[in-house]
Amino acid sequence: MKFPLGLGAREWRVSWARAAAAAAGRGAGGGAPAQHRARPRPRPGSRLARGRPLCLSRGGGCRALPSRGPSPGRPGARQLAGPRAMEQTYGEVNQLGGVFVNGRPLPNAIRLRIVELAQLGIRPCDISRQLRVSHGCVSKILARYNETGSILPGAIGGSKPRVTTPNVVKHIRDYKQGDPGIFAWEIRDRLLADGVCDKYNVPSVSSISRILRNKIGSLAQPGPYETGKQPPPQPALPYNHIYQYPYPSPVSPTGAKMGSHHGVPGAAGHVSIPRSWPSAHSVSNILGIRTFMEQTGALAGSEGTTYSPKMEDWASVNRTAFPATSAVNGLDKPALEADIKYTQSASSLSAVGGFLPACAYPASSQHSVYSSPAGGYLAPGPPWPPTQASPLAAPGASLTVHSGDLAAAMTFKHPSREVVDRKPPSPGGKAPDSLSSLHGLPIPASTS
DNA sequence: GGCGTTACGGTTGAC
DNA sequence: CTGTCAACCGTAACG
Repeated sequence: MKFPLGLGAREWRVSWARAAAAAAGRGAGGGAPAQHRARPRPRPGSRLARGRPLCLSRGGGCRALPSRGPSPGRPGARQLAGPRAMEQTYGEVNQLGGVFVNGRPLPNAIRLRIVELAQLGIRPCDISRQLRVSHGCVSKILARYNETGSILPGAIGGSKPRVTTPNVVKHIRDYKQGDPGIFAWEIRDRLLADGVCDKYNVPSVSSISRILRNKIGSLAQPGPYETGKQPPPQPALPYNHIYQYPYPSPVSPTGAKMGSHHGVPGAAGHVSIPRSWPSAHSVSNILGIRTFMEQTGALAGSEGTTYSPKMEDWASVNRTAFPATSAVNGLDKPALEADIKYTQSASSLSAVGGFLPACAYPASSQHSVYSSPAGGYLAPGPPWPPTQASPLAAPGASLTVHSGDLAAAMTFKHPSREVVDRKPPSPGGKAPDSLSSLHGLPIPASTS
C-alpha cells in the first residue's frame, strides 16, 4: 500500500476518512466536526443509543467508506464483486492498508506478531501501523492476551453447550422416580447438591420441568442417550473444532482426549494438553513461524511480496503441519476435510510444515485473503514506516525476533497464571483455559 | 497522538 | 435442508 504522495499512514488515513465522510455527508474520525466530537456520549449499553450514522457500506464497523477504499489496484485486496468473486476471493482493506476478512479473526501469525511486538516494547499504535491492523484490534488482542494468555481468537459460532445432558436427565429421572412429588426446583437443588451440575450448568427450573414433561413423562422408553451406551460426550469440546490443534502431542498423542478444560485441571493438569500448537511448542518451531513470515516477506513488508490471491495457501500452511492421522481421530472432521481439500497447495509450505498452528479458520472461509501468514496483511506496499527505519529496531530489540525473543515473548506468561474467565467455566463452555498452555503458548480458548 | 471502548456489519456453527 | 440464535470477529469512530 502506498500512501498518496508522501502522506504517512495517518495523514493518508485521515484524508481518506475525510473524503469518505464527505461522501457520506458527515464528519468522520479525526476530521469529525466539533459538534460530533463534543456530543455527549450516550450511555453505553445501547448500541443504537450511540447515534452513529448508519453504515451503508458492507464490511465491518461504521466505515462510511467505499470498500475498495484505499487500495485501488491493490492486487490482493480484492473485494466482493459478486458470487463469483466471493467464491474465489474476498477481503477488505482497512484504513491502514491491511487486509482483513470481515467477521473472521486475524491469522494466528498476525496475532502472534502483535503480542510478540508488544513484548518487545513496541507501542500498540506502532504495532497497529506496522502490521496494518486497526488499533482497536491490537488493543483487543493484547488485552485478551493479558487476560487469558492466549493469542487465539475466541470460539466463533455455535450454541451454548447443552446443560440437559443425558447424565443430568438420568439424575432428574432418578429423582423423580424416587420422589414423584418432587418439585423442579428441588431437583435443581439436588443436582447441585449431588454435584451433578455446578452453578454454571445446572438446568433452569423450567428446563427441568420440560424434561419432566417431555422425557420423564414418557419414561418407559429410554431416550436415545440412555441406551446403556456412553452418553454423548458432554461437549467437552463443544466449540469450534476449527480451533483445535489436533497435532500429535507427546502427551496426548492421539489428540482424542484433550484433557482438562475450563480451569478444571484434569488428572493430568498441565500435562494433559487440550490442544497443542504444532509440535511447535518448541522455540525452534515457534521460530518457524517467523521463518516463514520472513520467507514470505511478510515481516519485511517488502515490495516484492507478492500477494497471493489464493487463500488456500494460507490455509494449508496452517494445516499441513498436522498429519491426517491426527485429524482422523474423529475430533476434527472438518479439519480433516480441510486437510484433504487443501493439501494440494503450496509448494512453499514445505518449509513451514510443523511450524504453524492449525489455522483457526475453516478452509472454506479462507479464500484468498490471508494468503500467507502475514503477507496478506502487510500490504505489498512499503514497510511501515515508509522510511524503512523500523521502529522495531529500537531499544534492545532488533526487528528480527530471534527464537529466544519470541520464546520469551511467548513464555513470559506464567503458565499457571490465574485466568479471568469472561464466562463461567461450564464443562461444556468455552472459557479460555490458559491453564492448559504449554511452554507458555496459549491454548485456544475455544473448544469444540 | 495514543488508546480504551463500543456500534456495527459480518461470519460461524449448534440447534 | 433451512432458519434462528448467540457467540465471535475486526474496523471505524468516539471520547
